[in-house]
Amino acid sequence: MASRRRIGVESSETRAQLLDTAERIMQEEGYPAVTTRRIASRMGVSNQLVHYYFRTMEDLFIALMRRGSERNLGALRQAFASEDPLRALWTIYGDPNFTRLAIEYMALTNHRKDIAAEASRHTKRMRELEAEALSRVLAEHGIDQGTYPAAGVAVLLSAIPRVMAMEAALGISEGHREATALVREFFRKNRMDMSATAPRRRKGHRTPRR
Amino acid sequence: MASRRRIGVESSETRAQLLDTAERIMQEEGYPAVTTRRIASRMGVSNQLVHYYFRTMEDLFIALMRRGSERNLGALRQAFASEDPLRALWTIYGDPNFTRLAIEYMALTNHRKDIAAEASRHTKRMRELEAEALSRVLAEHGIDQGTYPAAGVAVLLSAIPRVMAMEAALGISEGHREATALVREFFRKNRMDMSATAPRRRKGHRTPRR
DNA sequence: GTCTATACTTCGATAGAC
DNA sequence: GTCTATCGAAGTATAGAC
Repeated sequence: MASRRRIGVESSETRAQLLDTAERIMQEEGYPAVTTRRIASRMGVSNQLVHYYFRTMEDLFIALMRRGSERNLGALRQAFASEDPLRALWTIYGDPNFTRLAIEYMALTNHRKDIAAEASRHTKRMRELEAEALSRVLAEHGIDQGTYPAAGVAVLLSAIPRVMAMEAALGISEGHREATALVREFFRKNRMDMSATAPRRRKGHRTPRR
Repeated sequence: MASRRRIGVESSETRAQLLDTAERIMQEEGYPAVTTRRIASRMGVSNQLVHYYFRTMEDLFIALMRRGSERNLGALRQAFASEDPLRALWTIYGDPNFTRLAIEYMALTNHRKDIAAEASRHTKRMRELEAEALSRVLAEHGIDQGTYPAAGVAVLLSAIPRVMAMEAALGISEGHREATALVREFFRKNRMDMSATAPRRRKGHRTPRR
């Protein structure tokens, strides 16, 4: 277990490409399709090269998660720095690609303890960041955080678009417009703008018929 | 593709057991662990027997989903027949086992078209049932369904507990209590009881520390 | 750094005996 | 209905050459 000869450096460009490829496969075909052979064949290298950079597939998945986590946190920070944090949060969690990957990670997490630990850490950090930023927004609007605790609002604001994105991936959109309107109304009542969450007709994404 | 000799009848007891076993494996180890060999070994039969009842693994997964769908719909109907439909809905979607299986199906769905179609049908039926029942509840309380459309409320009431259950599986519970309180408050304001959603301390399930 | 060779495992699926 | 025998494909991983 402690053996093994050489291992590629983390700064390697090839290593980064292997992770890029793995992530794309994960997104397009699901995590079980992320195999040494498939990664390698997409990149046009030998499958054994994967093992030069990652001892085991588990190492690869962990590295992939860590990288993704950092990127997500970065996106979140950027979103919160924008002028409409509520909308930004909503948009991130409602992104189909984000959600698709999230589902894969959750499934992966369902039965791999070590990966679950990594996911747990990441989710906690996300929630902290969200709560902190929301707390600021709520304060700015003079909202009583005894009634509307930032952490609670953060849960709602991530849960709702996330599930809708999941369903949208199935071509389901029943009640989505109404749910979005309810949330918007909720914020409107409290004089918080969130207008842009309404129509939900963004380019590029499948618009389930109609 | 159209070939193959014999196939076991659907009413077979063995067939049902194969599905039971497959479902347990799916829940405990994830859908990629659902293989002919593993199912068979758990049941103490030969792996080839699986192929007697299911031509391909895909057939097995579809059969598994169909059976699960029917059961879910049954549970939903029963919940709505109870005296507190809102709470029942909340409880179903907040169930850790339900959610764990749901994640596996979503992941499965992420990259298998035929299975996605099945999942789509099922989700639509669930949403319809929910909207119908909620519409009744809202009407009973004299709630204006122009402001609170049943379909929209159904989305919220399934999304929130579902995501919290997902996070709970990771040992995350930050903001959950607060989010639940917000939802409860929302209904309280509209004179709809939902008191039992509060503490969220049910036996048997892992209570993430504290 | 990347490749070839290679060992070992597990999987889906079929054919055919009992 | 269930089993044994059997194939071929694909997976992880190691050793060692270039």
